[in-house]
Amino acid sequence: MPRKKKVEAVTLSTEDKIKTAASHVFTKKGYAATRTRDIAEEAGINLALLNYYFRSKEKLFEIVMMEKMSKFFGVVGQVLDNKAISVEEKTTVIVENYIGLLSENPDLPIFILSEIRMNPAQFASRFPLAKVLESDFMKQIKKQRPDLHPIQFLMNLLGLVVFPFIMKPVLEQTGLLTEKAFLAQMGIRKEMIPKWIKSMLKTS
Amino acid sequence: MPRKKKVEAVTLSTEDKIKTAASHVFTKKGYAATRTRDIAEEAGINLALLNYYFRSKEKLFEIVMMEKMSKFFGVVGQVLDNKAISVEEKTTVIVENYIGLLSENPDLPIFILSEIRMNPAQFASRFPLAKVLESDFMKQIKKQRPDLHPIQFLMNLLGLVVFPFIMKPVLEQTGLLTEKAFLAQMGIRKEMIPKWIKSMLKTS
DNA sequence: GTCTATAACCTGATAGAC
DNA sequence: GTCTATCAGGTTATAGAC
Repeated sequence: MPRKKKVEAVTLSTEDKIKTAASHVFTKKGYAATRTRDIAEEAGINLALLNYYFRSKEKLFEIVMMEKMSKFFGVVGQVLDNKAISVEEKTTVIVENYIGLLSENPDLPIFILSEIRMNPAQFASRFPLAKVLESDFMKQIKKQRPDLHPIQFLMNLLGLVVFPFIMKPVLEQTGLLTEKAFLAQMGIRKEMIPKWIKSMLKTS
Repeated sequence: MPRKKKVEAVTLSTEDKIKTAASHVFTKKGYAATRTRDIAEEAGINLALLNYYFRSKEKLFEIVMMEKMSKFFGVVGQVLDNKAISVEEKTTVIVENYIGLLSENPDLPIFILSEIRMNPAQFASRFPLAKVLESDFMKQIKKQRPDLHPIQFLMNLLGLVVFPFIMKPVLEQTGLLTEKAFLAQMGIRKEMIPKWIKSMLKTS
């Protein structure tokens, strides 16, 4: 089987240059505030080429969006239903995977979050939340804490992991934390959150 | 002193009609995606009147934004530096005030967070985060847990309180929780979060 | 495939009548 | 104060040369 493309750091195909630029600009400004001219400029190509490759701003956005969503949700899929491991172990893996992913893609949450309000219906249909709620992970939690709706703990977990990345721009702009310091704190959270979740599961 | 205006629920002044409509539309769509025509239509007035009263889209947005920010940050100001009460008591008040406020203004977090990325610098200058970090509340936490950066607990608190409201549209769209059920869960969180925070402060 | 030029459309803001 | 009509500028998308 011959490789279709060589991965070359230096010479990116025009299509990929556009996609990369689109990812940057859409993430930074959101769909509405982004002008196709911005993307073309950042990609170092002409505006017409964008439409040549992707037909329209909307189609290009769709593609970028899909990739971001896959990244965001792909990182936990296998873990949730692994019946061999305990709640604690699942939590540890989920937290590590998420903080790892978000540390390398810090603007992922803000991007996804912003697009929720643009089109909550469309977003909901792609967000496999029902699957999460039916997962072994949630069943284990429900067994451990039948007195509380399991969604409470899902909110806790996601809030503890994701919210810091939403605050990140504020923390850095106010000069309270440099990017490096922020990432260091996230490293600490990797260890602390599973412990915190465990203690919350025991709190009544 | 005579009252400048009577508060009449039925007959809202044109200016207030526009401001109310602007608040709705800006909150739902964000600044960039909002068209002044949308606001005018929702206010039931003409597009020209919007400029007559507020000069421009941007000035109108500024006003709406300021009011939202005051709401969002005003609710905790007095509590943070009240040296007479314990961490636990402060936490309880903050959680109650915030969940109360957000239950009545559920889209406040998404609105504010979405505008952070539009203009992080401007936002940071209005966000009194440094004051929060220097508050008695944070000092108490630092005393209790000198091994961890106090911002970790600020992230925890805000994440636990605010994040559910960010997830709200998804939860409702996927049919997992009705608006009523969501608010009921938030009522439960009012009681649980202070307990959870307390247990987290003890976890090492 | 890539460019320049331009069409077609949309949006914020204003002029001027009432 | 409120309206209709319109302007001025900017944005997406395409036509057509190379």
